[in-house]
Amino acid sequence: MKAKKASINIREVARVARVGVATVSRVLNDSSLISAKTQEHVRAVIRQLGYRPNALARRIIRHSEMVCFALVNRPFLHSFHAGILQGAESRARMLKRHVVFLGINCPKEIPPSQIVLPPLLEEKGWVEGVILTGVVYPNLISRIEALGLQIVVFGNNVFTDGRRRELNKVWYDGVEGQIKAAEYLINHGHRSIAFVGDTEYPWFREQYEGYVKALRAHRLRPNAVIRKGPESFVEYGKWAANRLFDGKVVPTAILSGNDEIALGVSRSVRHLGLRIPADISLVGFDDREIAAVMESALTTVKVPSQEIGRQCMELLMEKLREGGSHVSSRLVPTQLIERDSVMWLGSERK
Amino acid sequence: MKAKKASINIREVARVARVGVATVSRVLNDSSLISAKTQEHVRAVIRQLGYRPNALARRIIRHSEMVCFALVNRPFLHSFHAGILQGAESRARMLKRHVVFLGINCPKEIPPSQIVLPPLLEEKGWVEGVILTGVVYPNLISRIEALGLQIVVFGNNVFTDGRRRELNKVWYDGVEGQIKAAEYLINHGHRSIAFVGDTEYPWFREQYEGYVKALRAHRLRPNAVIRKGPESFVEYGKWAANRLFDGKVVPTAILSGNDEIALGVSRSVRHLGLRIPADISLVGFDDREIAAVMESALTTVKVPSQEIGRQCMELLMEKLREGGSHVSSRLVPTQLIERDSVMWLGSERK
DNA sequence: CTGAAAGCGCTTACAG
DNA sequence: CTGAAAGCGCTTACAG
Repeated sequence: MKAKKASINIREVARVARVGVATVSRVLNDSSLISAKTQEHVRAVIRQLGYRPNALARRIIRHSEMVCFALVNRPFLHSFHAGILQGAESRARMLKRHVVFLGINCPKEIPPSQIVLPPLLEEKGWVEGVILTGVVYPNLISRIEALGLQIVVFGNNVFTDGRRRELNKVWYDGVEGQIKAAEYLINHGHRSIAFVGDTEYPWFREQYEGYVKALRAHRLRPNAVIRKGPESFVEYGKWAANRLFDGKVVPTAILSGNDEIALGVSRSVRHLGLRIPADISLVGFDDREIAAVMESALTTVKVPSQEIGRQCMELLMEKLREGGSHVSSRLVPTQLIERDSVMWLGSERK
Repeated sequence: MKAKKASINIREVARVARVGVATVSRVLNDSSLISAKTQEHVRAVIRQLGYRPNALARRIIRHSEMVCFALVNRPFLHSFHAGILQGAESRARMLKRHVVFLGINCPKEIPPSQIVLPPLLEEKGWVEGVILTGVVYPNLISRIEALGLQIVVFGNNVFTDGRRRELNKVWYDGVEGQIKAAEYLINHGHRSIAFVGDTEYPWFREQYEGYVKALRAHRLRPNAVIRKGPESFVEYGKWAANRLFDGKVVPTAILSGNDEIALGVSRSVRHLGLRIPADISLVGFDDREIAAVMESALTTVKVPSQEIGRQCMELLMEKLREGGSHVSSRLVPTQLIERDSVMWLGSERK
């Protein structure tokens, strides 16, 4: 009487149910070519035996049903990327897929062939495709592509090296987002509008471009701090605001590359004895958690992180289905969230 | 000349290398019983063919090497749990494991047998064990246990129903953490210390317990707002602070159940024209991102989320190894982070 | 040290 | 609608 606890497999179920293993398999896979009666009977036996099919054995033959969500070159999973991850996972669940979370470090300079990938990607069969977020350089993309994996990137996180690669991407339009914010300020009567954000980062570069466009269109003079500054965004904001107030032209409103920078700006502003929005208006970007709870709740341009995650997963599934002959991209709209940090200065409204 | 692109498998490698498949397999698994020469030769062929072993086929026979990280009953992956996830993933990588991220919804009332789990858990072979975080009720734990999966919970996230279950858990001591914070205030000369946090939540209940203990030990009078209030933590903090200032005894310092509540408190405080820490001292809990960037940088009790994640993964691996005969728990220490929100009131120092 | 063969637990033509 | 058999791509005693 050995404790032959050994796992109950499909053969065992077939034996007890007095059917072939093929029949059991068909029940498992909801095959149409099976009689209701047998189906019911087999199901009963499965329940009785507490049989659980082995996921991996099945996946050798079918798809793995797994997708890798990679956070690249980022020491922390901050709320923005956490939102993307969660969006991806929720959509994956609807599509009967699973999400493996992976942190990858891969410096910019390493040539693709020398990149050592985690076994999850190196081995075949684990995942069907990869979603790339974080700080992604072309070398990593090349390396993963060589593995024959489908890739979808969060487009705004890709640092291109000039020649833009053709990629499946989900992205938001930072140019348009910042135009929207600038127009909003202009419509509120502001004429002296500054922008703050280190344009080394591609997302701030885009925003800066939108900012300049909007101001030029209204014949206003750009006045921006876009140089390299302190590492931390909050510190960058403080630093940049101080530079702005040291300058000749003091703005009535400041556009910030993200909400954390805006927080830093607000610190400096208050430190100078000024109030938001009474003395100076402030607009953020991203709509992170911090925006809604700032002292004067921050008006900001929302980038819907969960929606980006959902779209990434959908696009990846689409590419997997069609074999990925051509690339496509999906644009996720940004949205201006009006809160309390912008002052109405009268003047014309369009 | 068909595009027989079909995947190159181990048999193909063996054929080209003129060895048996067993030999190739041994090379793949770094077996010791193989000559250096054959090994090298086989490796060359593998490279030449671009062969990638199929992860799933291998895992039928060995372990799956996957672990599920579940966020239970939580609509958002906030930074705290994101920290746990990331800690778990980083340790998993060291231990050559992979982390599948899963969102689970499972209301408190459903009896275990009626809980419908995602296929990832329902099927056998996917994951070796599960890490449970979020808002976890006993019904879910029973259900997953019945599947024969090893479980490690983030202990502070488990809502017990009185009779405490025996669980593998990683936890921090909220009682001790809040004692530490209270003692700190007392050592700074504070005598009228309030606590704020809805004790419906187990973590706030523990903290409240510690708070009361510390004050009693010094013959001080507790003065707490622990009732149900607004849903949002920030709003709860505002609301609670207002109640405190409406009361007979106005405290000189306030302990908050978490940093967001502390933020709310600081809002109300300022709104009343008081300053932190000049007029009132404030201490938070958790040390979330917001703490460091608050107007007067928040002194708080740090709960190291990444470390919790790492410990969860380690404990799970340990249980998997030993077969999990008995349960164990790991305590992660909290740490008081001194910043600028507490005023020194003179008086005795121990 | 190496190879032929059995086996892991499943799915899927194929033939009824 | 159903079953026996071949096959998915690997690992691992077993026998040299």
